Amino acid sequence: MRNKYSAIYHDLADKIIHHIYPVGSYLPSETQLAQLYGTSRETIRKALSALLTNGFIQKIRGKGSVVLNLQRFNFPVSGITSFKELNQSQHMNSSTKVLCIEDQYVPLEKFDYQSDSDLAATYVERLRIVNDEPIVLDRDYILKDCVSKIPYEVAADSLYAYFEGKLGLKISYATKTITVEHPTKEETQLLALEPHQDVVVVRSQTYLEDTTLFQFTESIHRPDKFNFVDFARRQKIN
Amino acid sequence: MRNKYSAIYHDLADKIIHHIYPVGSYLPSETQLAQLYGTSRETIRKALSALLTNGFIQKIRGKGSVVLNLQRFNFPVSGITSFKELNQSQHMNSSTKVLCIEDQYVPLEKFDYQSDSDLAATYVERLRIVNDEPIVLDRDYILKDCVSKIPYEVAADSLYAYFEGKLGLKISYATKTITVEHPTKEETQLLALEPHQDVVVVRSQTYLEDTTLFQFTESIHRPDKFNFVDFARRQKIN
DNA sequence: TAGTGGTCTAGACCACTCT
DNA sequence: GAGTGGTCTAGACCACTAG
Repeated sequence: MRNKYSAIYHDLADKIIHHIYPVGSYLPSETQLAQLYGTSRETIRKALSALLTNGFIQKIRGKGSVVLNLQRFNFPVSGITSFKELNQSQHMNSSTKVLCIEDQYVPLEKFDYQSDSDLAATYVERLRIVNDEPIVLDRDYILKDCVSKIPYEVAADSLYAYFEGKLGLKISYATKTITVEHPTKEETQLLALEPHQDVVVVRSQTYLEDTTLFQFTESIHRPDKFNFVDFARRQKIN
Repeated sequence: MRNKYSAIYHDLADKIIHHIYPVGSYLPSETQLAQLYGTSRETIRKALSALLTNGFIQKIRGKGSVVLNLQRFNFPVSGITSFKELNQSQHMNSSTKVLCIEDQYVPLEKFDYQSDSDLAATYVERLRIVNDEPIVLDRDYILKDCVSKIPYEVAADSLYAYFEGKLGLKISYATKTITVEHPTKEETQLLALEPHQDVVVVRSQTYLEDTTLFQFTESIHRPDKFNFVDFARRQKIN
């Protein structure tokens, strides 16, 4: 909350969530907001820009900023979010079972990644359980160059909270692919799949703020439980 | 190209694509770029901000802007893009077969959409064929309120080009969900699926710049050909 | 015509990185 | 200490929407 514009962003987002600015209504104009918050118009515009990309509002030239009806998108599913964060924001009755922590090299061919040398990593395999049903099998490869050792308790809780909170790593961006594949026998058993049922595989590479490659992740989802929600803007930069 | 910052964005993006600014190198500093382009620093920052969100660069405080290695992401798969645009940017050997154009009401329950009244629409069903294989079955419901009639030739070419180019509609944002489902018999046949093979279903609702709901779309993908690629930034607004 | 958002400017101070 | 990006300001002009 140290920046003015992020403070304003949160204030406006709160007021939208609590319907102080109802869906379909217009926010005060940018000049009015600038007066309200005692700041310049460009700073207001930064806050509004963040609200725009997060789907809270739509700006209409000559008219104003309309509040959108997107309660469903209060949680950022399409971005980078950890299971723990998702769990908390959705109040799911879920748990995590750590199946394995050990040193392994990253299976580069799986991730279609070109590298001259092997990448040493800590391999963490975890099963996500929601309402007593196994839903997702997560396989993380955290590169030794960035994190040398991972305590068991951390894997059972949240890797991201540990990396960002304790280690001060700044996770910045990721590439992600979603495909449908035939499961291995192990996956079939762990996820309690029916025979010949396929799985949804989400593979991602995560990078730090300084562009260091940091982590490979493979998430195996039960197809009947998989649901990816996205909010996208059509940005044609003319 | 009328804005300064979008002109600068395109110039820089071109130079990155053609390796005039090679991967891993630093762009000139913001003040240098401001001098180079004869503009103010804030304008440069807008251009760099667009490069950032599109995955061209990573900004590092105190150091500069690094060029990223994301050739794969030159096309915006995670945003809103039409099949025609994708086809052109990827030079695929593909075609479209129009199966049906007729008036229908939107099947609201399919899209989990609440509405008091029925929504009249033009229903367009099209099969996308790549290398002689059926890959995707697209079902579009274009609301009559926005577009009253759709010529056959348009459906065979590109709906988006028609809406934006001819009709001047401004497509702005969309919500999207991805799930895995059992296909109907019709879908099994059209997509030449094996028995018991599931399909990937992408359902979206598209909105115009003035927040008018405009279109519902259902895309049925062959699971073995489905590949969703995404670039995401972790944005924690503190 | 008045009000709105979109763009742009020329400054300023700060926190950070590197040498 | 010099250079970098991050934030912020107080103006300005424009294109668009409305009554």
